[in-house]
Amino acid sequence: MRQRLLDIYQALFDCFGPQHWWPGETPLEILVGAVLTQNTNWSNVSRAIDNLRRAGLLSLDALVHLPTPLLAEQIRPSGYYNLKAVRLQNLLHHIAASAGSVEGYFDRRPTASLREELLAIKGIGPETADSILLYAGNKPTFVVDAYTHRILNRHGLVADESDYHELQALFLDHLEPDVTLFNEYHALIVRTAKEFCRKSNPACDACPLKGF
DNA sequence: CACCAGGCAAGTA
DNA sequence: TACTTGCATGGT
Repeated sequence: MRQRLLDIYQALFDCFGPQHWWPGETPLEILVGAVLTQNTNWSNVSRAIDNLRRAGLLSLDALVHLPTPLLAEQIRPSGYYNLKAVRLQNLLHHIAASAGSVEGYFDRRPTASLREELLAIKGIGPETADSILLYAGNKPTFVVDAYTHRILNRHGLVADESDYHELQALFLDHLEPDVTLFNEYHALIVRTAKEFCRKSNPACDACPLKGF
């Protein structure tokens, strides 16, 4: 299985090259994007983040203290804006209360305990937590998403009903914990899924994984 | 017009 | 426990 996963990675990397994810300049922006992109395409998220930047609200302090309805208004293009305003502030309250800065939050603590804390926040599920740990905190965890499931399922590596933990374990159990590898691997999966493996494109004819 | 997009939590039986 | 529903904008 290890070799299988490495072969897939190699094929994707050969086809697309390094992706340099996550789109976000700072750790704070990555947290904001991680919440806003829940079940939403990135172009809508990007509009919402642009609104926050223009309004001068891209700081931990500003976002924590902004009244929730005003935050909702700013992030409107990302969809589910009332829900996401609450979720984002839940997350940022936790960060601000446990550390002085987003960067400081990740220091000197085991990844597993950080993950448990994040999962205890209302609105932070496994994918959002792992995105935060990997892309904002540089912790070696694997981010699973709908694309990961679709691609591995179509190639017969996992069952239809496989859950998040099972998919994640597939990568964590067979690959060495490497932040750069996990970062690029997830990014490459999203890249190829968007291009070749949408729901509307089940054939995957030109897919770099054809034959796997 | 219908369907989809880098989820998650709460409600129901 | 196993399913269903609400959340909502913008692109195809």
